[in-house]
Amino acid sequence: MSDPRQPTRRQATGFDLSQFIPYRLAVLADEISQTIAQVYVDQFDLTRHEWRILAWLGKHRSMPAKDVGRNAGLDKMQMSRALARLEDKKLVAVERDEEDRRGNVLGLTRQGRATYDRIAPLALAREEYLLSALTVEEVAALDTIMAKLLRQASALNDKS
Amino acid sequence: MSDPRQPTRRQATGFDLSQFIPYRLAVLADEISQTIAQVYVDQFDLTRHEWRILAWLGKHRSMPAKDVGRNAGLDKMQMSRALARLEDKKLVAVERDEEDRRGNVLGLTRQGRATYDRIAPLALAREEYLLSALTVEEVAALDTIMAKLLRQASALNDKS
DNA sequence: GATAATTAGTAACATATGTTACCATTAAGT
DNA sequence: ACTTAATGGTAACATATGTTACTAATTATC
Repeated sequence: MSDPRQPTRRQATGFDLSQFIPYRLAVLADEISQTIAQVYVDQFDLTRHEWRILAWLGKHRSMPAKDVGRNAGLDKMQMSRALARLEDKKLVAVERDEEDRRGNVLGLTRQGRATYDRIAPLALAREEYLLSALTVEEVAALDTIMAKLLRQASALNDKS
Repeated sequence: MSDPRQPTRRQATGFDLSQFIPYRLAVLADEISQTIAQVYVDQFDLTRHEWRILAWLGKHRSMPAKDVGRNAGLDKMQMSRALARLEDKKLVAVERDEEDRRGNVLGLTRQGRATYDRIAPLALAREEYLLSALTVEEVAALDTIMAKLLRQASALNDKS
């Protein structure tokens, strides 16, 4: 255990971008994102946002657009645009919500479900492959670490 | 240890976006990115790309633009645009490289260094705060895990 | 129960980013 | 040495994304 009044090793060596966790995380997330994007972009001509909506609906069936957005990490404008394209491609059905007529209710079309059913296993296989670089313990640690960091970062961001 | 012929727990439960590591990593990286962006965007009016160039030059002094780009994860077009703005703001000096007259050599201006010197400690402090959510062992594990995943993903991406 | 405040969604504009093609310079092939 | 290929960089265009402001519907307040 180190004396908290002393600068840490990291601080002592100054600011090194290549060792900076936020930078490394961004680079890693990008690289991994690309790994999955090779499936839904190259093979199915979907954007990342479109794929996320499809992925959520694939598991959770019909629901209000705002809920999908919240769960897929998309704001209302991103939802609006992605949905317009998904409707064009006839993968998602968008209907006025009769419970709350401001909003929309989303559902997969038959074609949408078929597309989801084809992408999901490929995406999972890629994830499996990526995680196969880790030990079982490391996979478990990653889960914990991501949860803790997300909580910490969110707390910091929500304050302002 | 599980029988590899059996579907894993993850596969057995189908595709769940909220448990999908690439998705969770993207969300996490975004959230953490925002934490740091609050410093360089809100307080110093820099874009992420501009900040990365500044950060690299702050530690490594004068060097060819293409090397900065490679190390900061920016392609040549991203470099070109970010440098135009950094030059405008008089934070970076861009000069024709006399060794190889196709390229540019970059260096921080006095003002650029002053800006870097003000941002770096703030960025490091935020990183410290984020990592303070983890145990010492978890920080070490994170380092290993990120390295392994990056290698695995890069291998997959470079093939195609 | 009228009025104000909030919410889901979209339009329209500004800005940012990706893409293709090009210029200038250097390196390689013959 | 002359031609071809490769490299660093930028211009110009298309596309994508963020931002502000608006509409329509719902909820809260008095």
